[in-house]
Amino acid sequence: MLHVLLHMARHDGPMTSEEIARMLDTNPVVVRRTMAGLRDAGYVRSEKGHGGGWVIAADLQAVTLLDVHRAVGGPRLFTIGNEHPNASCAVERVVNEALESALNEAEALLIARLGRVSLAELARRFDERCSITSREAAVADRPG
Amino acid sequence: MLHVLLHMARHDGPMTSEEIARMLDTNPVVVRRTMAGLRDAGYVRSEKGHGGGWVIAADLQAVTLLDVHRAVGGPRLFTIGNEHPNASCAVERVVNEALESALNEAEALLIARLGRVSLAELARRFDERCSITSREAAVADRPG
DNA sequence: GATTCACGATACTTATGATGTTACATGATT
DNA sequence: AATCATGTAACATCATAAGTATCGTGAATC
Repeated sequence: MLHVLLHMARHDGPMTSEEIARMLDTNPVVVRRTMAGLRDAGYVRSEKGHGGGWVIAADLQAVTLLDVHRAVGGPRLFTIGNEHPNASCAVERVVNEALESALNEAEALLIARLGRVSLAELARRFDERCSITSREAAVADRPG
Repeated sequence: MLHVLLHMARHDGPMTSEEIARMLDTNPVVVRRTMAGLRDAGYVRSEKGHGGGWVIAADLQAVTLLDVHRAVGGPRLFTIGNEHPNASCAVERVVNEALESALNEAEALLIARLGRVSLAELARRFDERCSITSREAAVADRPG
């Protein structure tokens, strides 16, 4: 989805679900399902009818990777976690506490990291890379 | 499984898959499947026949939560990750790099944390808690 | 204003993986 | 020999995600 958002930011005019689906090698309905979260969060807008489709609706500077992750409906970050949050077994409680502590710490770090990089930042990195690539291409093309 | 290992450490003699299954509210075959990883890693041993079952086969001090996690076959820690590791799309590559960087950092932290606490440490915490609990119980029982 | 286009939403199907189940073989103890 | 317990394979079930089909609604075009 991040992929899509950045493309949309560069795209002139709306992108249809079908275009996006082709891009992601999936189908339009799945795209709409996933984008619904972004729409509800106000990050994109969708227009019906001729010339309709999806457009960015927020300042790229203000939207972070964390925001996108949450909007897209992925509150869960880890594959492991307490299966029995308040177990009756004292042994299990000790285990749970140990795991929780480690997981919480890692989660906090990850959230901090994701919350620190905005879509605008990614777009900037992309531009930077492109300019470098094209400069290298120019050098390579230069007759020697 | 951590749960099981700690119980085993306290248990006198082998525990059968059936006992363990009851404990985890599952069935014996699933237990054997999962324990197989721990057996291959040398953390537990299994004996057949009468009086057989599972016993701890390693120094609790030497086995960490990370070891257990790996032995049990869970190399994957995060729910998110690069679906297209080397994408042809430059936009996607930028996105992937940003995510990878954040994920790697969080993973390193989590691994470090899990690798730092041994089963012996958990057992110690459990004992500590028990002694506190029983002391409180004794206080509560005291005739006033 | 009829047609076409695009999303919105629902229901249904398919695919995948984890888990549960059955069955049988093997080795160890009694 | 009988019993107990694991090892393994094959199969069934369940849950979730992904894909599909269909219809409704609003917007632009002719």
